Amino acid sequence: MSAVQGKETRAEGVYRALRARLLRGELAPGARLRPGELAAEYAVSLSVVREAVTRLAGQGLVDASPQRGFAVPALSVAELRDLTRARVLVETAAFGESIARGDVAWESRVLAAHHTLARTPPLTAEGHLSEAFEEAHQTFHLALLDGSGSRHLTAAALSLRDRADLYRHWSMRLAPDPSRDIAAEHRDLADLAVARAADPAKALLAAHIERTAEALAAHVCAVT
Amino acid sequence: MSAVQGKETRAEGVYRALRARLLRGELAPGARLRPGELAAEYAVSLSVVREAVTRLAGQGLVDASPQRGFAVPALSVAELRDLTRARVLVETAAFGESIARGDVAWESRVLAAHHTLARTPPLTAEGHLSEAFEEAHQTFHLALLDGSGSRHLTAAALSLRDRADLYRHWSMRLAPDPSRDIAAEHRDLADLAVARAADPAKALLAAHIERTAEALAAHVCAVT
DNA sequence: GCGCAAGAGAAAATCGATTATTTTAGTTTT
DNA sequence: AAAACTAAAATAATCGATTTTCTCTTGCGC
Repeated sequence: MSAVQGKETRAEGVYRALRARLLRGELAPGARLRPGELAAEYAVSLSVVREAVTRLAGQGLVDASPQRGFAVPALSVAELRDLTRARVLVETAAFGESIARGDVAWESRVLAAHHTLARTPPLTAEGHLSEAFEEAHQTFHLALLDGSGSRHLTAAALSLRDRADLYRHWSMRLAPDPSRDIAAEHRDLADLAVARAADPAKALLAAHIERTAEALAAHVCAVT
Repeated sequence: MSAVQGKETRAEGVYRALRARLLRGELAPGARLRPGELAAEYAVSLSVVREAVTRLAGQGLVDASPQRGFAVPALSVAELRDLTRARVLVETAAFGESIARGDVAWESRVLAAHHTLARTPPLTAEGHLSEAFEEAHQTFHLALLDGSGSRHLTAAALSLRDRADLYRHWSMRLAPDPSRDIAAEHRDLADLAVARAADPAKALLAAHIERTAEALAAHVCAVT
């Protein structure tokens, strides 16, 4: 898109920064987001923090309760299951639409995104999640969904995906499942998409989503 | 639910008031929402208005562009089609889940909501849309979807539905289609839901959504 | 006459301070 | 010792004013 907007508003900046931290799992679930602290941290006034946080709350990435402030959403197995169910339905629908209606440019985006993903190592030398991999992964999954030509459908899917990201990072941090060949799953997703094999593609995407959720749920249950 | 929160924050009040006006079609599409005006109108400060409007923007009910303020979203046939497609997919998915997993309480809610809807006249004596009918209609459609047990799925469907409401009011105001028996469609939806006839139910819901959209699209094309 | 630039005015964004509410800590009472 | 009340501190919500950015107008040069 055109980056015509040379300047970014401060509220916008804080919004994006906070959002990134949230999705990256840097903020502990349940932790309070004190406007005072954040204002000091980002060197802005309360108003801009409040605007940023309100926006995040509107998208469900932050919990807000009147007179009681804001907090990072607490994670729960029940919500994870709920969310997973919603994601499977909405993402497979979007994926199906993309397969049915996506054009050649969409196929190209899928292949390009997959290539980048496949060539990006998931872990850094120190064993942490790689920033680059995160982005490539995000981009790949977005590519799978955005061929439908419906902005609203894509947005709905992405919104759920963002919320799920609050979990996914903890999942990968806590329960890296060695028995899963995630790279193969991604490869197959790309292949089936380009082959326009709607039903197998949707089934695989559903399984892909559910597996990650199950891994985390199992882990949390074991810990708790 | 418990109305423990005796007091509502001002931002909350303005948010709800604005949202209601938006969904009721009181504000012309494309009209700017000037914080100054609104602040005067609701007798609150800019900050409060800004927070309310930002929240609406986060939900897609208001357009926001940096340094340029907020506006009621402009309607377009292209967006209507896009939105309709997304709604058909997400709402039928939610409806299907409700039919598959809804309990007896859900069936009861559907029947109760339908009864209320059927007994509420759509138009007032003066021929305007009845406030009560609007609410009953909203409640009925919500009832159809909320048996899935997935808060997120319901929320996704409702979010799209809200956005579509920006159109629906104009549709009914401009193009009341006398050839449609909407009451019958609602009755059949309720019947099929309770009968757990998933496929016919989903098909009917899809048609129900599409018909309204087509009526408006046709009308707009004719006018433009 | 047309296009462009400077400036006045309007509107958005931001700030710092004030007010209201909740939470916490301490104290008293049973 | 536990419960309940009270006062103090912390935090959320709101305000009014200031600063920044955009927009529209007016005047100037081509």
